[in-house]
Amino acid sequence: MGFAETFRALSDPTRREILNLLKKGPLSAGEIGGQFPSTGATISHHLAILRQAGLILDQKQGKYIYYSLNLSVFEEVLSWLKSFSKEE
Amino acid sequence: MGFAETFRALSDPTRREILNLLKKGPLSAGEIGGQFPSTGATISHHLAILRQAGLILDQKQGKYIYYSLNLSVFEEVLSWLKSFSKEE
DNA sequence: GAGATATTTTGATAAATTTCTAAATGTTTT
DNA sequence: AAAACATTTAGAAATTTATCAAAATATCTC
Repeated sequence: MGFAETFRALSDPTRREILNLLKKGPLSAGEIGGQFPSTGATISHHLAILRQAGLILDQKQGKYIYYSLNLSVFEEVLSWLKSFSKEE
Repeated sequence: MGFAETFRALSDPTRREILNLLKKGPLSAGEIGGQFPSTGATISHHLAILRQAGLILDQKQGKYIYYSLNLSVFEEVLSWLKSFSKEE
């Protein structure tokens, strides 16, 4: 639960695309998986990595699990990066 | 030369610490290596990854190679992240 | 409760990463 | 030009990662 985990999660293109999809709002694992050629198991694995990195949240609703962005962690990464570019 | 390479570079704690050291100004490979327990070869490898990711620049000066931050790439990553947190 | 659906977990394999030691390259100094 | 210094490159071992197929778990529907 540090920057290592978060940056590693962000380093995969499929995972970044998942985050992009979630910009529009929460989606179930199946809805996310439907957008990619990979198997459901693979997408589930990517979701687990994003969740462990703190980038997404999950909420079970009956048969489905809905995933959404966890903006607070994005803010933390943003702060870290800002300390480089300009002052602050 | 994409976000994948850059985020993967940022995922290593030693590499993030190298970037922190370079905040204060350019340093030679040896000066950087002196701050870590790893061998010079290992640090050289980390520097190569940071360079390939676009996060640092290198300038040869005689016997030494000086490394410095490449702020423009930090800005690009910052922009990508900003598209998540707030407006725009 | 049986069957269908949604998702994760397990087990396996191939590819990538980290780190080291040793060797190579290039530059300075004597 | 030889020796010393700074750094990288090559080769190898241990670890981690991405992916799939198959099995497991949980929930819904009939």
